[in-house]
Amino acid sequence: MSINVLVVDDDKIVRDSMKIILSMDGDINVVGTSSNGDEAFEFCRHNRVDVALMDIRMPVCDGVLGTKKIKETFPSIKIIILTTFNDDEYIVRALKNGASGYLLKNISPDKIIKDIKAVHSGNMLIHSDVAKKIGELLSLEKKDNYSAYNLKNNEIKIMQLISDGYTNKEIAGKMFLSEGTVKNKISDILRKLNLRDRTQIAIYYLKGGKLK
Amino acid sequence: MSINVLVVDDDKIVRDSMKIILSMDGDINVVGTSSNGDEAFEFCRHNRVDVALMDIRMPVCDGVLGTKKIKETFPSIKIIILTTFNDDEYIVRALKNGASGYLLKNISPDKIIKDIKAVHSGNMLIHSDVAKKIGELLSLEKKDNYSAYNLKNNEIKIMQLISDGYTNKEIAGKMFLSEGTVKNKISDILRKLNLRDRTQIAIYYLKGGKLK
DNA sequence: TTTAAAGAATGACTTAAGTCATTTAGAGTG
DNA sequence: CACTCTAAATGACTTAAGTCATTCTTTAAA
Repeated sequence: MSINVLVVDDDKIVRDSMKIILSMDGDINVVGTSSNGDEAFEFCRHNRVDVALMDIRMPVCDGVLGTKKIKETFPSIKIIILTTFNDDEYIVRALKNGASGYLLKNISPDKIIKDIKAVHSGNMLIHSDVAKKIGELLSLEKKDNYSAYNLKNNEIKIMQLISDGYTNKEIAGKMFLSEGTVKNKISDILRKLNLRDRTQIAIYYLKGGKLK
Repeated sequence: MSINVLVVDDDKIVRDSMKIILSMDGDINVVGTSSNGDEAFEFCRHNRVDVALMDIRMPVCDGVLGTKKIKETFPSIKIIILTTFNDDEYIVRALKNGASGYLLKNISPDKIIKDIKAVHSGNMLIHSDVAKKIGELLSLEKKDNYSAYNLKNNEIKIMQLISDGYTNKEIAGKMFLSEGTVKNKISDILRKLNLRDRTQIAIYYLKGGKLK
């Protein structure tokens, strides 16, 4: 029971070399190659594919969209996104669409083979560089970010409470301060972060301390 | 160059059986066992550990906290969270703390061994069931949720703009409405969602339409 | 035609938010 | 002791937010 692999990349050299590399392993059977997401989807409709190795930047139909199409119709096909880029946007979108792996191209042949097998056995596999990004995307390192704006613990506490939806009076009650002091502190926060009002503070905070 | 593995679980039976299972593989060397996160941290300070298999629910110091402690002092040690539970809260917290893998306990011995090797080689590995959760956490079908409250497209659009930090006047300009109308519509939204003010709307929206 | 129903607008009103100058009190430093 | 820094508070003020009753359409239904 070998693993049927489809290679999807707009670059013919990559397609061919990938095919050669993967064919070195007895368990892997490269059943075809496609040059964009649409072709890959068509191929899947007419052939049995277990794992698709998918480039992300391709003309006509990119890897994200290709993943979506294939996954919608053939949820059992595992998709590994394979790219030279390390782009936040792509990671999230591809994972949302059901990609099972996210590997960088500069990886050794035997590692790719191992990874294909891991994904085929049902796991989700993410390259360590990419994994770091995901950690960040799951909102991380808030404190470092805040300290860059010289925010005090007190002020961060107020940001949290604003982001929980409390009024100034409620915040004052919880922190044993007067309402006026809370207002003043909010003014300080707004100045430091260059924001306009409490709603923007909540947005800023909930998005993990990243502006814009 | 075998992989030095530490098994962390409060249940002695799990510890022992895991040790036996892992020792069947020539590349894996179980160097020790601990019964909670603190013990594991202490063990890491005195022994060379490559990979720690960590249960999540343990007395004294649970797996999430254990991961944090170990990762802070020994970032090169890979940690695999191993649990019978499939809990959103834990997943995110453990990943934030730097866990490299998240596996469910009902997994075959040879698969655990494979996974340990995959993690040791630098990848992040997530069990497919857990991966689904992450996908949900990253995306979240907002629209279904909103329709439950009879929100109109217009009102959802206003929610979006509030959550981008705009004032009523700016929203009015973007939607070609008067400021008064925007105010009225916000009152409608607040009534439907049982919220108090625009900040709570933004919080509600940014958290994916989940109240509480 | 009458009658609703829904979208947008207006004006008057109340209140929470945010700004700012100023004051007070404690803690540390020279 | 005088000096400085900081945290907290106050009061007066401006403005954005939110509520509500009412009006004016337009569209659709009876």
